[in-house]
Amino acid sequence: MADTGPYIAQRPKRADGQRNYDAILAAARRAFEADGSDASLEDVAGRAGVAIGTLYRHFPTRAALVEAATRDGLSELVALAERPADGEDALETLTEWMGQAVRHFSTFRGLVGILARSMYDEGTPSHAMCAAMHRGGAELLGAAQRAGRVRADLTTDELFDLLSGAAWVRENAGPGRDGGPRFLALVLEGLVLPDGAR
Amino acid sequence: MADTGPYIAQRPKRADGQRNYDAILAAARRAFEADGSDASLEDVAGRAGVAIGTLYRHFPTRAALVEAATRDGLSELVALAERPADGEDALETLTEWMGQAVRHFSTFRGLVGILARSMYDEGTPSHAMCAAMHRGGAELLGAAQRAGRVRADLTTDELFDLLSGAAWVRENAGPGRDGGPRFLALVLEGLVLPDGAR
DNA sequence: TTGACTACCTGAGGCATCCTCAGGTTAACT
DNA sequence: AGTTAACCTGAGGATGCCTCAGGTAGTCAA
Repeated sequence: MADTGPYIAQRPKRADGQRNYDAILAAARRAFEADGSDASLEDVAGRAGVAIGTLYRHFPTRAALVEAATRDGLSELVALAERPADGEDALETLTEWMGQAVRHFSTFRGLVGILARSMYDEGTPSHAMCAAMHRGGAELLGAAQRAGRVRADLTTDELFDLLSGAAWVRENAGPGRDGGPRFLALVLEGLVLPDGAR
Repeated sequence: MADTGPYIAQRPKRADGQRNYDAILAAARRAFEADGSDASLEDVAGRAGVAIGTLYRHFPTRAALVEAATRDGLSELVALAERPADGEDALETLTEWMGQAVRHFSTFRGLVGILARSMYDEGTPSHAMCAAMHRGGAELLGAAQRAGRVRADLTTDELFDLLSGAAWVRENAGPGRDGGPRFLALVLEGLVLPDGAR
């Protein structure tokens, strides 16, 4: 799937530009994975076989590069929230989605922080995606609440706080440990209501 | 209370040295509070009225400076865990301590990350303090578990994961929001057992 | 009080990274 | 083939990290 740029595919312009765009993005993904969101952009440019100015031409900001590097994964997460599942399996759908969210939020070190900031700061490259995730999460949470399987007083903002916390723990888990899933399981046991309540 | 240096008061040496040490520490606290743990050390030195080399003389590493800047607060937290409270109010003691821990962990932006890394990485300036906190937390958790008020399968490591997550959320809460306390409350409701179980 | 001794301080400087911009290059279209 | 402008390059100013050679001054003993 050729990624053509932010929001609207309006940059099928010069072939060399597209090629460099793709190369930079691939290099950035590798660098972020290895060194976190504060990886050296000059290093990224070097690995992409491109001068530093070219990188800044395509991605005027580090945040823009992060946004582009995570767009596919996060939009996948948004799509996953779109299949509405009221009724019987609303809780299962929600919990499965939460697991996916935590995984995506901790794609590389530093991402959760960027997303958390983008969530409430419009004018950030990732804000649109965050807003979409917020809507999707609200949908799933509402369904599970209507089904009587999740405590009714839980806000969507609070849900994302929990997801962010879990993702951060996963990012920063000590060597050998993997705090994410267990964290989420513990949290969930405090949110879920017994099945009989319905 | 004059802070005389790491671990053992073995540096009541020259008066100017002590004076600069204190000035740097005060400036660092202010800078960390304002800009997070990655504040400019050259700026800190400037605000302390000292050359950059002097800062590095007293604190060879940014981590050492962070350790010194947080030592008082964290040792207070450790002391708070030392008063053993078995029996009736074990749960209350634990929850109160957890609230204090979250507050101290989020003294400034970036601290939780440093502490989380120090927890399992000996050779870090903050490791000793982290180990002490780990022991204290284990004590309080054990008491609450023996009193039958907290689920028995919760590890001390997991407790600290939850505390770290809450602290991170508090650090990164959106403007106006204060996710920490609510986060902790939600988590606790998943950990606590009904009183009747005793 | 004076004379070491040495802990202490200074700040230039090498290195990394960020980000900009003036000028050269070339893909694409006529 | 000629024209246009999108694209690329890389030098360079700014900031921050950290080190080190050389100068300064607190302290103590005589």
